[in-house]
Amino acid sequence: MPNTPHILIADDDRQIRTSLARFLEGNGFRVSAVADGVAMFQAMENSRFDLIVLDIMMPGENGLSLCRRLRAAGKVPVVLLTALSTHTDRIVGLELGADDYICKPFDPRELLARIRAVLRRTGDTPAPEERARPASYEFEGWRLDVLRRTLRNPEGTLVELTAGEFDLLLTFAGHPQHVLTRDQLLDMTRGREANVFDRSIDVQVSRLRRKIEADPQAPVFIKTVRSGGYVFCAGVVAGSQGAPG
Amino acid sequence: MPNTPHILIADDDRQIRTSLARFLEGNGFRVSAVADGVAMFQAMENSRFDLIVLDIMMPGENGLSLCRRLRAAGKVPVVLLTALSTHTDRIVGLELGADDYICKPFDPRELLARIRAVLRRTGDTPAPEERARPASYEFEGWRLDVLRRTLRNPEGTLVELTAGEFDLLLTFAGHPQHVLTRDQLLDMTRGREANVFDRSIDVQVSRLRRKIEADPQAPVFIKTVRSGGYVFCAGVVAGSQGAPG
DNA sequence: TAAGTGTTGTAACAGAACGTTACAATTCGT
DNA sequence: ACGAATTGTAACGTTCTGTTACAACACTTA
Repeated sequence: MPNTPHILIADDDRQIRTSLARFLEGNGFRVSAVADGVAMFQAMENSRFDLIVLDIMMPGENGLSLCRRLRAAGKVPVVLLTALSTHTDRIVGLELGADDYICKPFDPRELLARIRAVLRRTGDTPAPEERARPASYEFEGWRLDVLRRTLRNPEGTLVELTAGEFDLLLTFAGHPQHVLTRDQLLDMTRGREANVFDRSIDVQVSRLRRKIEADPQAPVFIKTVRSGGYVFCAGVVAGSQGAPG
Repeated sequence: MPNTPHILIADDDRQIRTSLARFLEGNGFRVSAVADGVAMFQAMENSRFDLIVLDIMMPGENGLSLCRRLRAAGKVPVVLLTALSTHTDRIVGLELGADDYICKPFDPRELLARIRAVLRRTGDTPAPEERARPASYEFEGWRLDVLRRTLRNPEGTLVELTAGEFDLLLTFAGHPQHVLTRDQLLDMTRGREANVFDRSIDVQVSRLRRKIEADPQAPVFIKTVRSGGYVFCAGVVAGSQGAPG
């Protein structure tokens, strides 16, 4: 993957660092992570990064000052991660040369969207998946319209899905024939970690099956992989254009 | 940049001076800053300014008196910056020849908007960015005219929107397929922060849906993302020219 | 095969998030 | 300063989602 954007995460919170790294990797980025400003500049000497996710609140040198130094050093796009949410703080951040900011606690997917937007804006490196992400999926006559967030069955009638169900199905459709663990699914649909005895995905799968499986007791599309997770078993064709007609 | 408007900031507060200067520069203006009236008139001898942002409360000569002298000296537009907010002060300021007026603490973007408005009004120099922003958006046959602040449905008939509804729709149209949090929406449409249990965006969304969704109960354009915010689900084309016809 | 162990399916519940209405507060134009 | 229009707040009903509990199922081992 020579053309994969390389992202550097600078955050002192280990939890955020690792989970964010995994999330971004899962979305096609190359990711490195550091815990402080010193390590950040070290890392930057060894590799070229396409974007930096910088926590504004870190021990040692202040994030804002780091941001200023970054901007002074070059033109690497920066997305600020901050707990501050007042107006002035935001504007100060953007003034210092950050290309975007997001406040904690944040939805990883939103950060992902902003990273993509910044990369698109700065333009030299295409964000992965973004263009590649199809506008629709089709499987066994079923049609999933990403833009409209709708699902039609082979007869062409709309099947009502809740937002969560839609996200889940979308994730399955995007990874056909792949066993997805509950962790992954939770991560990809909700952007959060699973607790020890988290059964929410199971329940969501059950609810989804009820709507798309002819016989939910004998599922054809979403198969269970015992002690593994679930697989979407269908030939999926991805359309890059919106649903015609 | 020969055609870039040149703005002079006169404020004794260094913090405001620098951060405002950077903000305006970031928005395409050429900016100079001075700390008192004497320096202001000095600067004006050396350069021609298209607009002056003048703090009314400065050590030395009073801002109002400066404003009077400015007006006497020529026709440079002035935007007053002040902590005073009573009606009479406002009248006095405007009577003295200020073209607009904003109270501290202020949202920089609001000042930006006022500066643009004044420059547009005085007319000789086009404000930057203003032109670059799309003058219209079109989605699914609907047409949003930014300049006229009007909305036409696919049949071409005008749909009456309040200012707030229009701003909201404009924000959505400018960020299609992006989940926008209530915070962001409030920020972008009103320039303010959300309180803990702020439902105003929900209500505004509801009102907007009533006007643009065929079935508000099953919205097609503005979809809800539970515990996330809202997404505008439509292919949007931005037009750089005003709506023809 | 039967018991035992761990895993999954799903019903039921509870809490949270959302939509909408009515009304209060604010703003705006005159 | 007044009235009209717009916007915010509060309240209530509805929908969605996570949790829990338990039954059903699948694998293992005897």
